[in-house]
Amino acid sequence: MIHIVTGDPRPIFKQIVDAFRVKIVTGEIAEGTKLPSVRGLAMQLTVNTNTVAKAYSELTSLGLVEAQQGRGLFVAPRRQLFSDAEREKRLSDAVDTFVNDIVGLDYTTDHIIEKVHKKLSAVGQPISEGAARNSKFTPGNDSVDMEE
Amino acid sequence: MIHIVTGDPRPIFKQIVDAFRVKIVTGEIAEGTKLPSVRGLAMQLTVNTNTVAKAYSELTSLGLVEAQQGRGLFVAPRRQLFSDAEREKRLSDAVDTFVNDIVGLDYTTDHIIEKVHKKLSAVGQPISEGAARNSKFTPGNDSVDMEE
DNA sequence: TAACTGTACTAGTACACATAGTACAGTTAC
DNA sequence: GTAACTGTACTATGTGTACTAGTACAGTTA
Repeated sequence: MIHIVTGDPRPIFKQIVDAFRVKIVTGEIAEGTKLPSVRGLAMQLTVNTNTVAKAYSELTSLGLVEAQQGRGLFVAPRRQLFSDAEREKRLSDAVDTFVNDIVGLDYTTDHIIEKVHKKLSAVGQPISEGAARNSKFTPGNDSVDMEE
Repeated sequence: MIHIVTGDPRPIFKQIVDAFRVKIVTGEIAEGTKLPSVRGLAMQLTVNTNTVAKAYSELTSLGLVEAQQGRGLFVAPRRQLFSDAEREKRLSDAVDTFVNDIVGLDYTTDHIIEKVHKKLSAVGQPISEGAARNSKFTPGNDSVDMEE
């Protein structure tokens, strides 16, 4: 389920971080699930052990997963990760970057908005306040082994 | 008008490229306008001459500006820069990156869409097909000298 | 002719990324 | 107890990118 793309401008460890981050925050990987071991995932992705370890280290410092000494990494209980100011800044920065990337492509605002809307729906983003938090996924058969 | 931010993750030359790119495609800098010289801009931004030269080189290869030997760089006439497939891919990639960045921030889709909409309006993005191409700006007093 | 323009080199420094190998403390299953 | 597993923490090496610094050249302008 985790894939490394060589053409991707992001470094490998970042691709791993992003892949798990999206799966965790969307609920595709449930709280308490055990992540693949650093050595196992490294072998599967044919990357270095340290590269996976670095990704796991970042996921830990993000508060998305927690290590249990000698047992492995487990998806942490969901909690507020950022302050309101931090969340607002991150959203604002992301919007700036996005608009900066697409300006000059000669698309209409309507077309752009529609694309964003469609993508947000695809990842199970709640439409409005009070919507269900855990949008249900059908994760399919992961090639990465996970245990509850 | 061009500002370099040390905290910005983008390299300096990329910040320069992006700044001019946005100004050019939004029409804030008109076709035929002369850009500041590499040495002049380098001195003003207190960066190396080669850094500005690299940015100008990229703007040239993007087709946004054209060099006139011995005279300087001038904003090129507006034309279609990418194929439809290329444009579609760039939009799609940008949307993916954007959603990837904001997923998990616990904002509603409505709130996100509104932010994007507001930002698109701010840069003069046309709302729907057939809208005026040259949205008028009031550039204010640039600290960077430009000539027609 | 002097001062400007973009462009093209070489050389060196700094940093991020990835790989490779080793080591250690804790857990699990036999 | 032991072997095999877990995350973590080192050192060392190679590679690519970013940036700085300096020099040089052809063309334009006043």
